[in-house]
Amino acid sequence: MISNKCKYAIRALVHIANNEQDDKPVMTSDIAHEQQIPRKFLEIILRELRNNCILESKRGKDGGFRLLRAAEDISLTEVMRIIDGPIAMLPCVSLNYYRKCDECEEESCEIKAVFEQVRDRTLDILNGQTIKSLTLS
Amino acid sequence: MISNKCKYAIRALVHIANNEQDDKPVMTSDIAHEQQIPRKFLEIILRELRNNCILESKRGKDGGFRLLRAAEDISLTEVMRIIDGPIAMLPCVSLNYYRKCDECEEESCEIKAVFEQVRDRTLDILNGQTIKSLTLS
DNA sequence: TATATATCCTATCTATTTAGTAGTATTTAT
DNA sequence: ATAAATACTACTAAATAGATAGGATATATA
Repeated sequence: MISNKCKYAIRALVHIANNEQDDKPVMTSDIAHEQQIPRKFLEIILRELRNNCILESKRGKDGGFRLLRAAEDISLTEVMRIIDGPIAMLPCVSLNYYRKCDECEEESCEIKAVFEQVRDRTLDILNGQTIKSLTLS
Repeated sequence: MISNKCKYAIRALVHIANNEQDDKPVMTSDIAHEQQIPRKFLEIILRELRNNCILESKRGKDGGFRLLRAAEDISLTEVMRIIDGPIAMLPCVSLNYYRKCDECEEESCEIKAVFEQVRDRTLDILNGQTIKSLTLS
């Protein structure tokens, strides 16, 4: 399962993408209100996306958030990895967060090959999706 | 990510399948020792598998656990669902544990279709795997 | 330059889940 | 009887999820 936090992040990014025509940054409170996301929690999420080069922010009056890159250059997997970490179902088959499994020997692991397949088919789908492809227009 | 508990469950079942030739039930302590799984934790897991019609148990001396069904009739998905719950990445696309998402309207949900695809491709792979297909022989 | 308004940052909180452990009751083969 | 196995109940510690509170800092504009 992906976390609520990650769903919030995706919805917020899609909202920003849908409202970026008029060059002005989008405010946290607007997103929070329209997408029904707790404002203070959303602040944390948007800051995290900014720290990871998905968004840029402008402080002070008339401030807010803008996409740092084009919506078609922000993949769903990138957002999911920033917010939730690994996408793979086993640490030892994760491409971006590889960790050795605590107790199993990888050479003799019965399930590794299966979950490598699951990872590959999952990424086939998710890598093709971007914030752009998730917007209405 | 699947939980350690679920990995333990799969390894334990494969171990039992690999040791069922001599009609005797397999003891928790043997599995725990050979698979490096904490014994008391493994007890809980095996009981859960028994309660869900994957294993049968025999109490008392010379007791232990046996597969209730043939190893080729126990799918990986069935075990994963018993131990970890849903396999899908969104509650609203889960086949066996459907729940409406808290805040998003399903009709206008941007990501639902994508995660339905992920679910289908994942199940294509996992449904084909059984305890039998994971054993050595 | 004062002020309103936005993000930024640190700290804290509660509930749930994960990963166990401890101890006792019950069953069964010998 | 007794040894040896599962069954059951209760508890614990650490991590994660899902936030909330309050003040610091930056900025547009009157």
